[in-house]
Amino acid sequence: MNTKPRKSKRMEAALRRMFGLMAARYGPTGWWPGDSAFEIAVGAILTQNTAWTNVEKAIANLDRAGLLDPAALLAATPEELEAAMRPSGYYRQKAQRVRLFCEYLRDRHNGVMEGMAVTPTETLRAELLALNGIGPETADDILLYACGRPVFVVDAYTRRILSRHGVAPFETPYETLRAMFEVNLGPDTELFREFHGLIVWTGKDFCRSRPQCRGCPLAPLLK
DNA sequence: GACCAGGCACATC
DNA sequence: GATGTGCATGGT
Repeated sequence: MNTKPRKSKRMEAALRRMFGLMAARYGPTGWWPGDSAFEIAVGAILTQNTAWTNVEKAIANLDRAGLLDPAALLAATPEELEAAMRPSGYYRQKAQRVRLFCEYLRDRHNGVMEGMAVTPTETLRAELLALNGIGPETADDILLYACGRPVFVVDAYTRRILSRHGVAPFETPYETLRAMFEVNLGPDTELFREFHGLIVWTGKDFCRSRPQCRGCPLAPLLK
């Protein structure tokens, strides 16, 4: 990865200032919600290109059906999975993707999320990325929030916020942005979790595709 | 009723 | 390598 950014005092200061401004507005977000590592991993797949409110409905359906467990989920029929996941959209794809993830857990990590603990982060990341339906953002959601690894999650809100405030162009490659945060701020799992949570919250309030910059906690960055 | 949402894989050029 | 398209529900 020769595009890996160097550590820079200037960039570190810019990122920490962003964090401070958002934290002062929102306080601790406690992101990601979920009662178990498995629930977080499932949520990471269900939220692909989908509003979180729709994901919540699907997760509630899975919970009611007793399917927030890898073995139980593998025992369910595709129709049961699709019915439960329907509110989150793309439900046929997502039912298949969640099932593939469970098969991977079963075959590679003893069928439980805790089984991943003995595998190095870079190995885990490569394994997740090799699964059909798990791309960089989903893999990093799982690594950071379900596995506690110090990996920074880059999403659409991250790109919008960075580009609108002149920190990095929107089209900067995923790995370059991820390394930019990790090199300058990390490794620090708790900071990465909270930083991404704050980006999501700020993004939802002020940085959707139609910008509503009035009142944005990051407005001072533009001065 | 149009537009949008925290992606990803695949086809085509 | 860049660009386009399908996937699908629910909120604004």
